[in-house]
Amino acid sequence: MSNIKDIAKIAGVSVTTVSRVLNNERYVSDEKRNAVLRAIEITKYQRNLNAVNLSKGKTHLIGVVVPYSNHPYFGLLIEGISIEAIKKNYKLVLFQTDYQKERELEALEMLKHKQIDSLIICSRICSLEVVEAYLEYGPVILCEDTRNTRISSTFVDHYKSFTIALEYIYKKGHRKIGYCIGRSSGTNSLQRNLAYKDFLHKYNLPYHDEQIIKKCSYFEDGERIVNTLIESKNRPTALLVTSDQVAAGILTCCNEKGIVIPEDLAIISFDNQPIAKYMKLTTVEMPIKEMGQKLLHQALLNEQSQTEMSVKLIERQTV
Amino acid sequence: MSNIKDIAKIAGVSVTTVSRVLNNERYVSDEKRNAVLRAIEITKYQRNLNAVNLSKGKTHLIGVVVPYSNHPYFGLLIEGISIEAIKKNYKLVLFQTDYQKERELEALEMLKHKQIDSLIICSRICSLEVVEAYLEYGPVILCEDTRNTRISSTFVDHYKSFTIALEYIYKKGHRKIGYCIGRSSGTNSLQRNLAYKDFLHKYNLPYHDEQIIKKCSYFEDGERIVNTLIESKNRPTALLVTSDQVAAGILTCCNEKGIVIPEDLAIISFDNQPIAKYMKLTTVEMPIKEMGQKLLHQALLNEQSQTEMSVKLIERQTV
DNA sequence: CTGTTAGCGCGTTCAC
DNA sequence: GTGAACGCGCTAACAG
Repeated sequence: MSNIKDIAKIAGVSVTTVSRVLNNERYVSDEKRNAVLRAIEITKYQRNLNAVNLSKGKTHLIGVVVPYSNHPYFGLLIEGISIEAIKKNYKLVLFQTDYQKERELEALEMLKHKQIDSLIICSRICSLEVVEAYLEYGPVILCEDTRNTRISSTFVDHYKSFTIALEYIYKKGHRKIGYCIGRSSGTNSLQRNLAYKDFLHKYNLPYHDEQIIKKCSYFEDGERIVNTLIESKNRPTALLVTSDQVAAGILTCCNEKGIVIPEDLAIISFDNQPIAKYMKLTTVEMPIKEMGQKLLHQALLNEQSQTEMSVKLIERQTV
Repeated sequence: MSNIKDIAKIAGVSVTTVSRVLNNERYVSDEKRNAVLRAIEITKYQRNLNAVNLSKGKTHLIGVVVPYSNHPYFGLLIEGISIEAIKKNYKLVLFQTDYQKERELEALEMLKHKQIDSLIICSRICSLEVVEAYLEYGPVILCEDTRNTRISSTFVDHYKSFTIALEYIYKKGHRKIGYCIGRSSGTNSLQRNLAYKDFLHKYNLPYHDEQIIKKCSYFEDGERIVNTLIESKNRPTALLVTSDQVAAGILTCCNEKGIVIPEDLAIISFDNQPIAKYMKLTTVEMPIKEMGQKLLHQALLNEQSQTEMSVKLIERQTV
C-alpha cells in the first residue's frame, strides 16, 4: 500500500502539497492538484486513518453505550444515531454494558485515551459526578434530563409525559391506577415515580406500593405482570406501561386469560413503536429515532446543550 | 497528558524499557520495572492507542455489518458478538447498511484502510466475489454457508432446518404448506426455497407461488400476512415463519379474526427467542447468541473456518 | 537485560 | 503557492 510520500514522488510534488489536496485546501495550483489526483488514481492510494488520527488527535469514532442491544427501544435509538453518523461520516463504537459499572467506565476511559471523540450514554449506571469528571476529555451526551448539570443531553420530560398519561386515564374515570417500569432506579424512572406520587396526591388517591410493577422490559414479561395483577388484592383498573412491547405482552396474556381490554383493565403505554399501532395500543409517542439523531449532533458539537423532546398522546383502543 | 518519553525520563530508563513493561514483556529487571510502574502511577499516564495502532498496524476494532439494529434477530446476534468482544478486549464498530451496497462497501473499505482489524457481515448484499476480494486486507466473516468459498463463516444449514420443519408439519398431516420470509434473495433464503421445492417434489405436492409470502420481518407484518392468507384461493393449512416475531404477529392477528391455531392454521417458526416460549410457538431453535460469539472468535483468527451450528425443534402448541 | 534509533503515515509550522 | 523539516506517541529491530 502506498503512502503520502509515494504520491508526492509520483506527482512530482512535496508531501505537503499532497496533504493539501487530500484535505481540500486552497492555495494549490490546478496543475499540481491534478498531478496529485492522477497519482492517487493510479496507485489507488488510501490514506491511513490511524496516522491521521494520531496526527490530529481525532478518531471520527463515537462511542455509544447501551445496556442491551437486543431491545427495541435501544435498537431504535441506535438506529437514529447511526443514520446521522453515516451522514456525517462518523462511525460508532458500541458498548453493551448490561448495566455493569466497569463497562461504562471502560467506555469513558476510551474517551480519555482519545480512542473515541465523544460518548453517547443511552442509559447510565455511573453517577452524574463520575460522568461529569470525564467532560474534560470530550463531549459526553446523556439521554435524561440534565438541566441541573454541565452535561449535554437529549431527553423527554418523563414527569410531564407520565402526567399526561395519568390525567388522561383519570378523565376516563379510573381511580386505581398502577404502572409497570423497567429499571426503577434511573433518573427517568424517578421522574415518573414523582409524577405518579404528585398525581395521587393531587386527587387525594391512596398510594399502594404493589401497584408499581418493576423489571418490565420485554414482551414476555407480560405474563408475570398479569399474574401479579390477578393476585393483587388492590387490583388497579388501569395500567401505565413504559414500553409498547411490554404492553403488547400484557395484552396477549389478558386475551388468553379472558381479561377484557379496556373494560377489565385499561392500558396506556409509551413509545408508539410499530407494534403499538398493530395492537391498537393507546400510547404516548416518543420520538426515539429523532432523539438518536439529535444525540449524534450534540456529540459532534463542543457546546453544552440540553434538548427536550416533546411527546404526543395517541388515542387508540386500550383505554 | 504525559507520554512514554516523560515516563522514561522520570523512571530514569529508556523508552524501550517503558514500552516493555507496558507490553508485559520479560527481560526487564524488577528494579527498573518498578521504577517505571511508579512513574506511571504518579503521572497517571495513559498510553495513546492511536499511536499504538499506527505503529502496530492494528486497531483492536472489529466491524459489524447489519441491515438494521432495530430487529430482534440482529439485536441478539450483536449481543453475542459483543459479549465475546468484551472478553477479548475488542471493541465493535457498527455499520447499519439498510441493505444499501455502498454502506457495506464503506465497511469493507474501512478494513482496507486498516481502521478495523476484521469485519463481520451479518447479512450481506454485495456479491461473494466482492467480499472475497477484501480478504487480503483482513478477516471477513459471514453468517451464511460459504463452504464453497475461501470465506470464513458461522451459519446454520437452512436447507436442513427448513426440511426438519417441513417434515414435521407433513407428519402432522398437512399437505398445503406455505412459508413467510424476510428478504427473499439472500443465500439463506435461497437455501430455504430449495428445501421447500425439494420437499414438495418428494411428496409430489403442487407448488403455488402465492404460498410464499415475502417481506416478513417484523411483528406488525402479521396482519398483512393473515390478510394475504384469507384472500388466497389456495389457502395453506400450515405456515413456516422464519422469525418468531412475525409468527407472534400472525398469532395475534388470527386471534382477533377468530382464526384458530393450530386447527385452522398451523404455525411453526424459527429462532426460539423468548417471545416464542411466551406465545407457545412451536419453533426451530437457532443458537443466535452462540453464533455471535463464534463469529467474533473467527474474526480474531487468521485462518479460514466454516462452522455449522445445529438447530433443534421445540414442540409447543401452534402445530 | 538495556538503550539507540529508525520508522509508522500524516499534519503543520515557517521560511521561501 | 510551495516544500523542508519536525512532531504526534509508540514499537521494533539492532547493537551492546
